[in-house]
Amino acid sequence: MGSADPVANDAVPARGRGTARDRVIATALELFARHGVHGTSLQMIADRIGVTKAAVYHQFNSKEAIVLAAAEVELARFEAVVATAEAEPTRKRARDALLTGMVDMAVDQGRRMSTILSDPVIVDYFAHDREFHDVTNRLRRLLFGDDAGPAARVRTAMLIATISGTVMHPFVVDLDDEVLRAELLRLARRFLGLPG
Amino acid sequence: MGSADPVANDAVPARGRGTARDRVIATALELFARHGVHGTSLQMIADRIGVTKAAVYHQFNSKEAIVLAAAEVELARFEAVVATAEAEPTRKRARDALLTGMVDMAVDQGRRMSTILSDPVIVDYFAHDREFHDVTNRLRRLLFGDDAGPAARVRTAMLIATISGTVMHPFVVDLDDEVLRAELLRLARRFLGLPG
DNA sequence: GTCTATAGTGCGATAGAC
DNA sequence: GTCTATCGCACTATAGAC
Repeated sequence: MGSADPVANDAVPARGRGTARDRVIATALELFARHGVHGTSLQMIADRIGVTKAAVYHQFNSKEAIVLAAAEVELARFEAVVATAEAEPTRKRARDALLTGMVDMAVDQGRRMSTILSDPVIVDYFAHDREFHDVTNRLRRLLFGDDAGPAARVRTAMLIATISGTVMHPFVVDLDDEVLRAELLRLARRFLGLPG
Repeated sequence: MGSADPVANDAVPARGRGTARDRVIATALELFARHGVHGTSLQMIADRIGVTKAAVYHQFNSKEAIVLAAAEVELARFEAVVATAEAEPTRKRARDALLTGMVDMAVDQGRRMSTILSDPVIVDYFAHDREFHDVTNRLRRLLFGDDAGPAARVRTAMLIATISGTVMHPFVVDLDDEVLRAELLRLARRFLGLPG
């Protein structure tokens, strides 16, 4: 992957910290979430950072390179949550850490993670990405152990879809973050047949 | 709404039946699902039907008009499932019909419904659409009765997100439709605390 | 690292013939 | 209802000065 830690830059509103490269990625993620990948032009990214298109091209040779870098950042966030959960001593605590981490990520980032994960361009990229499948498989293993059958896979996909998809539903946009977080966590637990 | 029943045309592969207008909508839905709204050009729609852009413009004055018509078709499908469930005599059977209908719609249409429901353009449109909120509220009422609190709303959004989001996850694309359908239905029931 | 300027392409949309 | 032809515009991408 990249040179520095790709997870570090969090919701920096364009002009703030980080290298020029990080600023492009952070801004791109923001705009991809709001307008989709195809709906976001290099001009929009450049304008929001406050530079010209050519300056952006100095960091990335093409729009696709930006898309890939942005997708990798999202994947790294996802991987970090899974890795944290895997470090827990017991299986019960691991599952708890996993659910909490995923819900937090979804709620804190608002529609960002979710919309990007459902963008056709990103989905196509992830569908053939080995690392994405690896991370998803590690998540599956945390939840269902060595069971790699269809049922476990559907359930894994459902959990991801539920958590990331719920926060972007129009029906829920005016709710308080804490209410959303608590309810999401409660139902994710029930979903897995856990107490709570 | 439109002149004819917007739910009638189902997965017609472009050249088949229906009026010229219906062919445009069906083709647009297909392409919107695969490439997103912004990623779909009028040229792509015209090419797939086998006509020119100008012929498409004879049916719709703008691309936005096509997007709106396509969104209305999707909403009508959704509404039809809710209406069928509402016609059931008991609440238990209504909920059963609702879940079955939603799962069938998601699995049968593949990624179509799901991707369109998560497209930024369509989401923005639905977020301010009274009819969409009405249908979602009817769904909520079927599931949770008169409880219109935050918890019921989060759960309603979660159910929609779960069913429509799962089928488009890369982790699940190679599974048999029947396996996916059965597992989806089972977990949706557990999700609502129903037996099954 | 950032700028101006521009090439080349494809877009949405319109005019007018058949 | 479909066609050809075209306009004006925004886009990705490149070249070269500072």
